[in-house]
Amino acid sequence: MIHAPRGIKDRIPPEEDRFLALLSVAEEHLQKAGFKKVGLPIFELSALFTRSIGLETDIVEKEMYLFEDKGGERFALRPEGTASLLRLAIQHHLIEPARITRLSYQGPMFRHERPQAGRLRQFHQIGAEILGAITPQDNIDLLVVIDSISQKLNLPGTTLFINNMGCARCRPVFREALVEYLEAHQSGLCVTCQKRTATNPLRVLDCKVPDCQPIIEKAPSIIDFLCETSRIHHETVCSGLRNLSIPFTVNPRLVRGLDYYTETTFEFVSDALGSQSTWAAGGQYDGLIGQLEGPDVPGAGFAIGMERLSLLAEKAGTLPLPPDYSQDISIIPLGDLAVPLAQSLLRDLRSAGLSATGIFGATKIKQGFKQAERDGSRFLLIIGEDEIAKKELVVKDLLTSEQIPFPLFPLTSLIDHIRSVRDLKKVSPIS
RNA sequence: GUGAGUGUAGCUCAAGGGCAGAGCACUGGUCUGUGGCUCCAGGGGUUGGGGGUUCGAAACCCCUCACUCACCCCA
Repeated sequence: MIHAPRGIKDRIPPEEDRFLALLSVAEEHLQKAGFKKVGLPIFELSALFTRSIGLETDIVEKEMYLFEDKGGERFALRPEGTASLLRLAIQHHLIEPARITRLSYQGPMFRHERPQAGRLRQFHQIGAEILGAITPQDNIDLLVVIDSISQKLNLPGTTLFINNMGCARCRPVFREALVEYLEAHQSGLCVTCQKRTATNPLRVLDCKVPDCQPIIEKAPSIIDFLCETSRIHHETVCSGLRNLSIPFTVNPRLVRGLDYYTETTFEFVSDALGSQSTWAAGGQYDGLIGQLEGPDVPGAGFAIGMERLSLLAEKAGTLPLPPDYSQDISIIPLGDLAVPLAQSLLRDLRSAGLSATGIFGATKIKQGFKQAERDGSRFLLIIGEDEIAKKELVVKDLLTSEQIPFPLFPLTSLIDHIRSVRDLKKVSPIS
């Protein structure tokens, strides 16, 4: 048997409906904050990601799904949405340097990692980006949007971590100081950290190897190196959050795993998720748009991991309800004459706004009843020779066992009857 | 990429070298074109796959695949 590829989660009923319902909760919050949706391609030229995410990151180094097409061009399944969205925004001239543009996306992302709780090879993100003349307040607004989703779903055990990674002026100064410090303590660091001292020193701050911890703890802190502008940026974000009563923790060692971040970065972490605890993250990126040959303006954005959000909402018992698939009526045709009549009835009932299923394969009446129950039908219509001869439809109410005859033409009285019963059910859903 | 644990019927799980089982689900009968409940019966399995040890393997050994969790990394 051919099975799904590793790290892929099939969503079978009613999972997919719950998933889509949760997705639209998130989409509503983004829409209310003015983010317009864009449709991003599933794959891009691989150069887009190597240039934006950074060559020394794990995502680019070992997690991308790469392939060549028949023309020999090199592509990658998108491992994240920001690069792709910026490419789209630049290509279609959606960025106006003096103004701001708000865009959002949603869809599957792909990374070749070992699957784990909350980590899949195909996973779903919803994200939003603010591009152009952005301010610290726009960073706050991003956090407000995520926080509102968190509030709405009553997500358990969530902490917001904030950091400021500095800007083009102060980050290099910090980087230099950090490298100097790390080089002085090389012998105490793990092999990866020794390598990263040269390639990507900020990532050392993220290391979890116990032996590295005492060294990392005493390492210079980015917050102390912030220039005047970045310091004000940072303080503005912090005081803004305090004004809004959004609790947060400043974590100077929060270094996002993508190289493009500057200034404010953040992570929403939950202790209810297990090892993969970050369910939303993002930050500002000053140089990225220019780096991708767009206007030299900053942007800021975030992404939410839908599977992780779903796990949390499930724990909180706040997963939105899937739609009701129960049918208003099922039709069992008996005999060849009844089949075409059943088919046209189905069409007429559906166009009248009712839900209706045909049960065509039943060789015995009892099978038909069982199928109608499985379909959740309130009414059942059995059409045989008698009914056709008398031009009469006998409708059975499966709840009350009551049987009521209706004329075949016109159908209006039957439709009205079903509607009245259905609307009654909607008014008082106790059954 | 590394490590640990787990793979038995559609689902949840028993059997720990000697006949592969239960509950739920499914099918049929009880009940001829009128269901749900009851009772009765039935179909279903190369025990993830391959190899080995053994008179005999679901069980023990090796390889492999998958799942789960952790490392790592990230949403």
